[in-house]
Amino acid sequence: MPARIEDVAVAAGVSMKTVSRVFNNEPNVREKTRARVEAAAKALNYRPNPSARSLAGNRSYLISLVYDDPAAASSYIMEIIVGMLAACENSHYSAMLRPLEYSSADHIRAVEESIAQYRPDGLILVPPFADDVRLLQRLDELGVRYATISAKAKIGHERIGTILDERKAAAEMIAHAVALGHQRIAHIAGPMPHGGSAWRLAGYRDGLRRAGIEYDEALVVNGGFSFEAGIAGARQLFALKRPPTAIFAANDDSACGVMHEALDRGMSIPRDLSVFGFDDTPTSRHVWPSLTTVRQPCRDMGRIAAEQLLASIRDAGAGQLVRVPYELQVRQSSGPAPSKPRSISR
Amino acid sequence: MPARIEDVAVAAGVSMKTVSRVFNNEPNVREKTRARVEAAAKALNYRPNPSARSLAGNRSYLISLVYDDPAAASSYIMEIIVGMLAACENSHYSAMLRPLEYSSADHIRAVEESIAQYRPDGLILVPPFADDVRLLQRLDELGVRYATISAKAKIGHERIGTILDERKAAAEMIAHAVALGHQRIAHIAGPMPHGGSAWRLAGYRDGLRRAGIEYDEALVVNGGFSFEAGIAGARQLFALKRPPTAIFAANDDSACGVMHEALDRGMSIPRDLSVFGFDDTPTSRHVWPSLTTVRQPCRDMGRIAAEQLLASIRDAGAGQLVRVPYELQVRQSSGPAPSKPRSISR
DNA sequence: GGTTAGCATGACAGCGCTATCAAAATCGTT
DNA sequence: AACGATTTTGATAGCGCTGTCATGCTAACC
Repeated sequence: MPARIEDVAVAAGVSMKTVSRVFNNEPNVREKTRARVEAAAKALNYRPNPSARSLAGNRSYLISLVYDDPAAASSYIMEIIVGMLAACENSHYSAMLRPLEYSSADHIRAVEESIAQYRPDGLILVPPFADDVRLLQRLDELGVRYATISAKAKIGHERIGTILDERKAAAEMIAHAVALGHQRIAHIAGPMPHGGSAWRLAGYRDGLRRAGIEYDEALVVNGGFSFEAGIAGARQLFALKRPPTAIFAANDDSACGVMHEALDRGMSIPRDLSVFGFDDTPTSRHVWPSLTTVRQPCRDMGRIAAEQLLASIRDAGAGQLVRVPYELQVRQSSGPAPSKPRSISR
Repeated sequence: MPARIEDVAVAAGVSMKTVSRVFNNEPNVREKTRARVEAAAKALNYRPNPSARSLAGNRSYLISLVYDDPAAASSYIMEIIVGMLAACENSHYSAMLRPLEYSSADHIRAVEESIAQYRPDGLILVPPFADDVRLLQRLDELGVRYATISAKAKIGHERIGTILDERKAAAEMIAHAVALGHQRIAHIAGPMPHGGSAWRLAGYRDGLRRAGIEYDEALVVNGGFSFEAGIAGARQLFALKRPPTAIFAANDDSACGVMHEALDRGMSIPRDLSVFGFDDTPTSRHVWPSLTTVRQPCRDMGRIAAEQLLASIRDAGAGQLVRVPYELQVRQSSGPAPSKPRSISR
């Protein structure tokens, strides 16, 4: 049977409350007393019982990560989780994963349900949940603290979480393509409930505008964030009378789809086609040719979002929106535009 | 303030204990009473408080997944997590992730520490933790329940968890290569603390033996489970006087490294070289050419391991070792052996 | 020395639930 | 109808901690 707070109190010759103070880093404990308590706790190998702590303190010491279920196994989420776990580790908090179906009609109810059941002290929301204004309003009503990652939507108050200038990053990517001589640059857009998709599309248009290239509707296809969406988008673009020499896909998975389709058709990358992604997943380095993409520091984003959330739980008013840096990763999939247009076989 | 068990008891005109019985599916509650309690609970939107439940019941309703930290973001782990979450969902249990450093000298202590702190009702161990006999012994001593996934090591009692015949799968993969005409088949082995590495190597040798091909030490290189290990292994093999026409890598990540290196050298896959992996990660489908590999049903493995663990928590004596099926996924990276040996450029 | 403020500590109730055991209700049997 | 066996229900005491509030102690000031 593990030691209880009372055992430590007796061993240290103080009251339970004093032990509690020491373990919660409360002020007004004499240094000598603190040392005595810590020694006693160590000798007894004491660890506070989380359930008792939660029950008495009326907090769960738990934060939930809410994300879309179909993305449950994506490396984006995985990295965020790793960062979040790191932040929790340092604060004696636990992380709980809540993959929920965003596409379900009552996803707001599902979030509420999850809160009612597990009573987390706060939530971390990633797109598309982070962009759902109705959900955020409901959370505000319920007085539930939350941090968002890469949320686009405006809300009535200061946000907490992380943000990355995806629009600027996308524009920079296009500038890179233009610098390589590309003029016909296509975009495979992401799903629109994700704020990121709109940003990346906007950045794509910014990039074209700055380069003086006219926006051509035919070069923008609706895709999605999946490998299959990339394949479908590529097929659509390759079927054009004047196909693009470069394709900027909304994320790495769909960019991989584009590459796969191009290579299957016997095209050479980047000789015949340059491909650009977004996210910098591990896969983007593992594919051949390795993918030119925008690095998002997902692990840091998870960690920072959790840190800010925990700060705001500790002290309402604390916690901010932290801007994280992106980084262009130029790899093998981008190269000079082909000098003469090339007809695509089959 | 959420409703408490007493509120429900009053509303239903029964005692708290009866409400408790209903919510814990205990027997000996009249059907009519049960219905009345359920109606009252629903009307009050009652959800039992997990902390109170844990404290009073002396269980945490928590299971931990223990895995190696550097693998924290691998799709293997991610899929296992998804399966584990699904099993927990159905049992009112929570899942906790414990990425720990296996390479650290006191990793056993780290596991103990984690148990002392969070008091999970059980653990799920994946390799290399699942293969660490000293760790398992310690857990047995402590009376901690655990399930293992793909563990090789023998222990003194019946195991609980999942197992997959990796040896047979590897042998089958080699048989596939041989059927394609390959005679010089290399293997890039995984890290040896992972039982799986030894199995896959053994299966490789089985496969050769059955095909009447002599085992050639030069064709087996020590690698690891990483992309980089695959690249290093490929370089080593390509430097041989008589390089292999097929490479079986210990997992998909290293197989991707092999392909990357081969393609970088201008080789054509599968014309010049066939490549085989193991795991069937999403990446294996996304690379080009897509990778021939062995599918492990990771999601099911996570789910089943959790289910068996929960069964054994509920009822010591329950819970078994479940054999899960593998499946050869023949894709684009494997093809007929080149008719004449081809010298490797560069 | 006496007074006061502020720091340090402790006594105790209670968080919301389950376990224990006793009591009541019901059933089957004679 | 009476009895015992069995099922169903309830009263109550904690589980191990923190919050509240009271009290003891120290130091600083006049």
